[in-house]
Formats: sequence, C-alpha cells, structure tokens
Amino acid sequence: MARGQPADRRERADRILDVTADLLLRWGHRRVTIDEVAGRAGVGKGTVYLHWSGREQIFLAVAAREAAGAIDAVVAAMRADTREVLLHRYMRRLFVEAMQRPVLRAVFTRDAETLDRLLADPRRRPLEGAKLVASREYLGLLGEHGLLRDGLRPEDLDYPLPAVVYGFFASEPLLSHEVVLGLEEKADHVADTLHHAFEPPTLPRSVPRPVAVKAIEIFEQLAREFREVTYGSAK
Amino acid sequence: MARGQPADRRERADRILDVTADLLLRWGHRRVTIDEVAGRAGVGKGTVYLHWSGREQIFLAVAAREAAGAIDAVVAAMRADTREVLLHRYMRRLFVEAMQRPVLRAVFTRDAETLDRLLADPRRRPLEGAKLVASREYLGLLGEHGLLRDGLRPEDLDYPLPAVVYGFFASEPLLSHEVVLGLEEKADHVADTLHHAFEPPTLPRSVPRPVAVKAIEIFEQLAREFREVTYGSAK
DNA sequence: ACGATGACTAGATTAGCACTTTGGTCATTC
DNA sequence: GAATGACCAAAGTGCTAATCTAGTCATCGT
Repeated sequence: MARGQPADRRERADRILDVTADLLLRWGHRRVTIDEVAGRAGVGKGTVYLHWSGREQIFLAVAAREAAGAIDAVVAAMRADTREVLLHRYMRRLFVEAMQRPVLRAVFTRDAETLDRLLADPRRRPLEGAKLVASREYLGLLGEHGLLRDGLRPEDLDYPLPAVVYGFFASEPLLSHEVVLGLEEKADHVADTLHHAFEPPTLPRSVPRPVAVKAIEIFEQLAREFREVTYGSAK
Repeated sequence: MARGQPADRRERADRILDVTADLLLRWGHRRVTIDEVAGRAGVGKGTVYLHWSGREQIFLAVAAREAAGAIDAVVAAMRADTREVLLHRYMRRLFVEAMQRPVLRAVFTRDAETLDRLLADPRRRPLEGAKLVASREYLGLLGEHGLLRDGLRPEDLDYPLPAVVYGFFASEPLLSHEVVLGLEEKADHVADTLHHAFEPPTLPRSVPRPVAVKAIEIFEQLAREFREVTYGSAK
C-alpha cells in the first residue's frame, strides 16, 4: 500500500530501527535476519532496502541513531550550563549517555557477541573514538580559550585522549567483581582523570557564551552527520 | 633417558617455553600442538606434562615468564634510579617493556589471533591489569610517602588507573594511521598522562632509598609469583 | 505513476557424517 | 623413578546435501 507521506518515511525508518535494535540486543548480530525485522516492523523486505543499502548499513544506522541521541543530550546540557563544554564535563556526560544506550554501549565495550562485524568494519570508525572523542574543531576551540593544560596543543591529545577514554569504556567488561561502582561514580572518575590529565588546574568559573555557542555548533553538526548515516537513503 | 639433575629441569622447561613462544607467534594459538612443541624441544610429549598440567597452562607459562622478565627490568631500573618507583616512571617502563615482549604485547593488546583462549580464561587475570598495574601494596607505599595526588587514597585508583593504563595498551591496534608515534613517544604520553592524573604536581627530586627498597621488594615478590606460574610443577 | 511488496535466485550457512588430529594418560622402558 | 610414546576418547576437519538468507526486481494496488 503506497502512501508516500513525506514524514511517514522517517517514522517507518524509526520503526524498523526500533525492531532491529531490539532483536540485535536480544539475539545478537548473527541471528537477526532482514526478513524477521521487516516482518516485525510490518513492512515488506524490499521496503527495508528502500531505506538502507544493506544489512550492515542497518546495524550501523541503529548505532548512529543512538550516537546522535547521545550528542543531543550533550548539546542540551551545554545549552543549560556553558561549563558543560569543558573537556572533563563533556566526556563525563558522553560516558553516561553512551553507557545508557545499549547498542552504543555494546559498540564501545566491544561486545562481539552482539555486534561482531560492526566492530571489524572500517566504517565503524566514525562511530568510535575519532570524531566523538577528539574532534579537532572542539579541541581547537578549547585550546584557543585556555581550556587545555599548559601549552598543550590540541594535536597533542590525538593519541592520549582517545586512549584514556577508550580505556574507561573498554575496561568495563574486565572490571574485577571487587570493584563495584555505579555509573555516576565511574563517570566521576572519568571526569576527574581527564580534568587533571588534560585541563589547567583551575578552570574559569564560567565559560563565555560565544565559546559555548561555537561548541554547540560543532556538536550539532556532528549529530547531523550521524543522522545522515542513520536515515540516509539507500544507494 | 633419566638424568634428574636438579637444574636441568629448569633448563628443559625454558627450552619448551622457547619453542612454544616461537610457534605461538608464528602460527597462532590454534595451530600449536603439544606434539610439535615436544618434538622441537627434543622431549617426549609426556615430558611436557611433567612440567605443566595442560595446554592452557603452557601458554600461560610463556606469558608469565615474559611478565617476570618485564618486572625484572622494572626492578633493575628502580635499583639504578630510585625515582623509577614513581607511578608515572614505573608505568612508563612497564609499558615499554611489555610492548617489546611479543607475547606480553599480544596479551595486552588482546591479539585474539595468537592468544585466543588465553584471553577468555579467567586465570588470565593475574597476568593482566590487576597485579601489574595496581598492586595494593605498591600504591599504598606511594600514598604513604605523598607520591599520590592530593588526598588520593590508593583504593581510589582501583578503577581509574587500570582503566587508563589498559586504554594505552588496548587502543594500540585501533590507532588511526594518521597517528604514527614511536614506542618511546607513546611511553612519554603514558607517563605524562599518569603523572598529571594521579601524582602531585611537584614530585620530590629523589625518592628515599628505603622507599625504593620497599617497592623493589614488592615487585620482586611479584616476579617470584609469575615465575611460580611459569615453572610451577604439574598438578 | 510509483511506492510497496514478496517470490525468486545466487551465494552463504548449517547439518550430518566419515575421517583425521590432538590433548592427555599411563604401562613400559632404560 | 624419570622419561617416553603408543593409545584412546574427544575434539576438529573436510565434504556433501539440504537449508537459509541477503538482496533483486517484476508485479501489484492505489
């Protein structure tokens, strides 16, 4: 049945992604078939291919949608409090937001059972560290306004920042059962560690509005890119 | 042929471990058979089982031997310069030493191709972060002598320290090809990050001999434990 | 006229089975 | 009594047939 309402398309895409995310988490990457997804989403299999060009792309879209959502939360927080653009605050919130989203969490903790291929795919990179953790523009902005330690240049963070952040994410499944910390406590450690490692000892009481606005623009652009991956029409 | 010379046993164990390490790196975990190892080491298969109780234990012994060697290097450095017991210096050296030892490197970077099972084995834990990175005694010693930041208690490092260190090790295979750093440069980042994250801004010009001696004892004990795993007789 | 569909096909995956390899043991040897 | 390698159960491998699934596209319904 053809309807073609312009906004229905987005709604349908979301329905398909909802189903995919659900099955992905319950059954794992390998057991999810397009037929099953299409059936549960109430559409024909061919319809799925009207949205994405292949199986991989669908899983990627699920992850990208969650990433966009996480960035939305980051942006909202930055709007509410300009200090949220500070490196340690940003990463703290990203950590919390990412860990609360099952698929993103699986991506970051490298849960092979549920994500398998997605982790091996080179196109996964845009999801991971690179952009999210160390966007050059964002770090440049911090540097320009004295929000990085010493004369620490943004590019000096290229290696250590993603390494440290990755450490907090990926060490999750390895945590000794003696260490039982809640998400917020872990996030505090992330913030504390990053603050001391990469920021000046004393930070300004508040971040100038224009700086925050610039940061927000950077992350909104990033969210837009993720949504393109999410809903970008098939080939 | 029975000889039973007391020291021959150790020599034979090393010969077997040498062969195992070689094959492990060249063929990967899966293709290495006990028969092949025994043959190349010039002993009967049964003899291998006089040293270790099973296949897994042999691979574990290979890794444990390298770990002991790395700790030896750490201890030697501490003897030569007491400042080497400082957290950032210790982890810097451990990073370098571990990365230079192929099997240890594979353990830390989670190279599944060559180590596979070893990584899934719960008994792998003693090899990993836990003991090497955050020995309670060592951290306690640092705390007692004001070598940890602020009023940072040793147990406060239980979570973030291994996470950060793990990050530097495990992010290795993910490094963007744009970031090309030598081992020493990476190690400098490790040291710099850990210094700022967990140590006081200004560190003493030298570490008192007795403190260094105590630290050395701790690491010598650790090396001893690794050697027990390495050469400990079969069940 | 065109978005939506599901029957269809090629290629991948799995099941079943004979055959081979290998971890681990232990009676025998030196 | 330390060292060995023939031995056995169990796991693994290769092969074929049968099944399943990603992706396509002619057809359908509106």
